[in-house]
Amino acid sequence: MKQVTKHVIRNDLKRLFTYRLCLIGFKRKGFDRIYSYNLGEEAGVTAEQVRKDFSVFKIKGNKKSGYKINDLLHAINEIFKYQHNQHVIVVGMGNIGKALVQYKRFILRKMVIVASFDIDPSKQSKRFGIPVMPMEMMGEIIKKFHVKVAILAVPDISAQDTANILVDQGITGILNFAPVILKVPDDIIVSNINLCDELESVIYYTQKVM
Amino acid sequence: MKQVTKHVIRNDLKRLFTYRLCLIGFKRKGFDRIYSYNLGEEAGVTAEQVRKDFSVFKIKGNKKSGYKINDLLHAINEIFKYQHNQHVIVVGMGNIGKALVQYKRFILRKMVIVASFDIDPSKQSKRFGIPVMPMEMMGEIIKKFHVKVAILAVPDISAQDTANILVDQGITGILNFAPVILKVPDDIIVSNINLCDELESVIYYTQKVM
DNA sequence: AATTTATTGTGAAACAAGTCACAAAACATG
DNA sequence: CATGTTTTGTGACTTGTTTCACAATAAATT
Repeated sequence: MKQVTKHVIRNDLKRLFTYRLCLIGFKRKGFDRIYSYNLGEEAGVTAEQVRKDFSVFKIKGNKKSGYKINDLLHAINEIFKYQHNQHVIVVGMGNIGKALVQYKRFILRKMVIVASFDIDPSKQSKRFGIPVMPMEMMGEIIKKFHVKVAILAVPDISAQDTANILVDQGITGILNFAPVILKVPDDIIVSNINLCDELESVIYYTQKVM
Repeated sequence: MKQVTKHVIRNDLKRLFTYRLCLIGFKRKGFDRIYSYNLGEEAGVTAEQVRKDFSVFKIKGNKKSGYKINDLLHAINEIFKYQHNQHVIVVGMGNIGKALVQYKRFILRKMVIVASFDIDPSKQSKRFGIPVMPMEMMGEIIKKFHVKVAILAVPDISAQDTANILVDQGITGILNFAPVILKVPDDIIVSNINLCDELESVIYYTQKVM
């Protein structure tokens, strides 16, 4: 039943996020329209890649005068719109968990952390804008706020057990910060962020390539 | 001169990290030897993929009796060994920066954060095991500790400026948490972690695929 | 209104990554 | 020690992704 779900975020989707970032930058600088090669240069990909990506997502430009930035932003936001005001919980209030519940940017992107959880009662007394609750209350909160996605920031040793609980309580997507390959049912989305791996990769490349 | 450096971590290298994680798990469970299909299953890839990856990195097993876990771990660590006890700095002591300087796992992986920096003098008075210094002292510290890699956790508005300073001071690798596509010279490694994108991706997939 | 120019949109070609299939090797067994 | 079994290592094949090349077309120019 339990299986490794290797969830690799599609590259074109990732690039879509990058395009959005660049477009916001262009808009801030006062631009109104943009060509595929401008955006490509800014995003670090070829102009053809930009056009292909837009083509995949059915985003149309205007031959000769390129794309309207507002249209692009609107189209990209449309792709993600149904997920606005999604409720998210954070499990594990260590260093990473605490930083995430205080991270302002989620709100700007309409993602709302409604509660956090920790086994340590001393942490439960504290608040960081949102309440820190005992693990036992998770089911209740998940049901009450229709939470589908959880951020998992517990120690690696308890990551799998906690993931099992999350799945049992109805969570279908996990953003996992624990350095563990979680075993979850096939239909559960898991995305891993391993900070050590990321840092070590950068160090690797600074010493190797070039 | 300044160019977008799109640094995409090679997939096989990323898998190598995953294998290491799994191998440590197997070892903990008392295993001594392992077959490509065990490791593949655990890591969420095919057995052939495992063997191909090892073949690329010149890691040899034993026909019929598979791989010795210790040999594998040793071989993988060997690939990254020259970067042990690398000194790293953190720039920007907001939520993310604070979490990272307190993140224990870096030490376990022999990556040492030697100092952090912030423009805000009120933060400079504090300490989190390591000193929080004014930006002006960056050059001195980078030289003193031969720092090559920096974690950039400043607000997006000052990310590019800060990156420019880092590069000027001799940094060659940046782990960037600011939601900005940094423009740096070709030979500088940049790896981006965009927490909003990651969370939004998970939400996207929980609602779309399946 | 015809001509030139610049840019998109997309099939075809090239390239990269992953899977398959099987020979070679190591160990087990009779 | 020959035979059978299992697993690695890798060349061939397949699948997926990116780049190329160019027709279609919108705007600018004459």
